[in-house]
Amino acid sequence: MLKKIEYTEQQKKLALYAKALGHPARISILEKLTLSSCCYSGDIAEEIPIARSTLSQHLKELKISGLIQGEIEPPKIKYCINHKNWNTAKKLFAEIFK
Amino acid sequence: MLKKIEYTEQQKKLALYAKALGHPARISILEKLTLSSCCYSGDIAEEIPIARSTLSQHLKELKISGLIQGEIEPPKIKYCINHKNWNTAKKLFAEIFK
DNA sequence: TTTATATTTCGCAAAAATACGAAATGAATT
DNA sequence: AATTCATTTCGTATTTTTGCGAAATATAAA
Repeated sequence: MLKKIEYTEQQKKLALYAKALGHPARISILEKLTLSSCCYSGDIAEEIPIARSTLSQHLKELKISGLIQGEIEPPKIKYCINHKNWNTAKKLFAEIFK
Repeated sequence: MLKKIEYTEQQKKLALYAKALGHPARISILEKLTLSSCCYSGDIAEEIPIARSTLSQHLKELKISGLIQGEIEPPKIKYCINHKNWNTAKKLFAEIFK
């Protein structure tokens, strides 16, 4: 059997970022964060038609993907774009659409 | 209960395209199609570490998303980028990463 | 110390995605 | 008419995603 070529790290990384963008709630969150630099979970909850616990899950996924980061600011949590990874993602998308 | 704002069509569309890009096999397929304009399923199969039936499913998903299109050229099927939708996707990604 | 606030985790259910091999399809060749 | 070829569809299994409400957590305020 012929050995198939594995996916490259770049392909895997781009797929990961794309997956993170693959839900309208998460697009909505990211748009809000890019426009207002930082937000609290509650501010986002008011604009998105899902339960707070579900929103929390989406935020967690975005955090795991690396696209956002959260800072505790009791009793709230401030979420921001992780600019380092955001730029990496930006470059990867720009490349495939070049 | 406060009526929550629904997702916009743009958000839904971007999420859809992102979801289509959300798997390394599909990234791999799209890269190949953008570089060589058109390909047969068999050509792609040789480069990707998945079964042909699984590849077929990924091609179907990409077709449903609108990013690619297939033309029958017996006994093969020629797949190409759907440039109209590809450009729409490009713009939507460029916008969110702006 | 009790209460209020903001958010997350838990437990669960339903739906969707991923993957495979076997069988089916449809056209061209022998 | 039977065979070959490229590809898809089917049947099935496993895993992941999405969603909710209830309960838990952690801090600040009364």
